Amino acid sequence: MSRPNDTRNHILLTAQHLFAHSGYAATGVAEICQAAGVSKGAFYYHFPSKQDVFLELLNRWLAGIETAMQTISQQDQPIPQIFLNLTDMLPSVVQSADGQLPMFLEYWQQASRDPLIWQAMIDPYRRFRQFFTLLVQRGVEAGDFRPMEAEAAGQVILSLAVGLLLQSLLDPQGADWPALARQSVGLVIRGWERT
Amino acid sequence: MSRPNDTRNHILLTAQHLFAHSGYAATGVAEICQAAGVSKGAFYYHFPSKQDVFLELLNRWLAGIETAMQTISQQDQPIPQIFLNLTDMLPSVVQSADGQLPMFLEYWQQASRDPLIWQAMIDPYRRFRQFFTLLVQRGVEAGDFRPMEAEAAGQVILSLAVGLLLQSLLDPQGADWPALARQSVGLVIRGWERT
DNA sequence: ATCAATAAACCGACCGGTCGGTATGTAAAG
DNA sequence: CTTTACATACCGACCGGTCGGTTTATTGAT
Repeated sequence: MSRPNDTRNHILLTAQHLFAHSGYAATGVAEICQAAGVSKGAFYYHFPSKQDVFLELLNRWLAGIETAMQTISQQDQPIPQIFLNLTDMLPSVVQSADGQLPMFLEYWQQASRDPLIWQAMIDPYRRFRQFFTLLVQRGVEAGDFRPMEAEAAGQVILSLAVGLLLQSLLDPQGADWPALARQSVGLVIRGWERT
Repeated sequence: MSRPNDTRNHILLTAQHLFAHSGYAATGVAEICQAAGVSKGAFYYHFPSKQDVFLELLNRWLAGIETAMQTISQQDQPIPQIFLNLTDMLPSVVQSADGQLPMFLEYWQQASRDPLIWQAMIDPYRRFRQFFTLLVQRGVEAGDFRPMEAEAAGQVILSLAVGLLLQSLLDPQGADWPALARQSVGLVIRGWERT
């Protein structure tokens, strides 16, 4: 039972909450420390900088998504069903804890400006795109989908996911987003199925 | 020729550039003033606060998109073609000037946190959704699309647009985004067309 | 078992600098 | 003389990060 590691994780989780609530720039290190019940010294003992905390949060998040997607895609089910299953886990994967969905936007924004964050995000992102493309290909080969440009189709699915996530962030109460996601993906998939 | 109005617009444009480049939080008022060749006094003469500048930028942007979409949708063409035309103008509409695409993310992020910004964004956003839904309905009634849940379909189109925008922001060089958008929308639309 | 020695973990005052915003002054226009 | 359209100087709050010092845990010799 290592207390230092507990402190580290506690800082990480607290920072995640505050970043999600107020944004990266608007959240001060002092604020994180106070909320975590830890001194500034402890913070800088465990992390070289505020950005470093953010980076670790991002890496953990991306790794979590990747493993979840891998797990689901290895189910022995028809491809269209796998797409629906992936859609169902979309909300839960993006928010590892409650209310963590805003971090999605925070990650994206930082990535589009900070080269370090960008570098951490771009490779997993490209793997996601590749992942969806491969799923579509498998679907075409299995005869579930009609022949089509798999790369564009994978792009469509990814865009759909990203777009839904972003909208649910803007207007969480405006719709039943998990249900809407399922319906949307279903509508696209049905248009692709062999008739 | 009103010089004060020129100054106002100049401040607005300069702020837009800087916000797009470095983000809202990271761009200081002093920085805007210096880049615009104007004193802080001039800035606060024309605007009550930094946030107010942002808000006006947002309103202009939304109004621009709305009129552009209205114009295109009134073309006398089959609905599927109108969707493709809308897709083609997507890149140009989102960036009123060069390099202004990052403002999209900036607007979204602020809207998801600041109630004032949110209020300015949510109504136009809902109109956009309604707009796409109506287009789909027109398409179904005209016999271009097979019967379908128009609301979900409209949601799909909007999600696709938002998702593509966000991705093009993350990896501008990673793909030919206008072409990819056209291909993606085409792929979805084709799946909905009457066969 | 005890205790000195060392390292790890942590504290909080403090630093230079930057922030959004304000107060005051002023030159030109009407 | 008043109003408009600015410019300049300045304010207190806050920022990320540092630093000298203190507490706690671990180790090794006795």
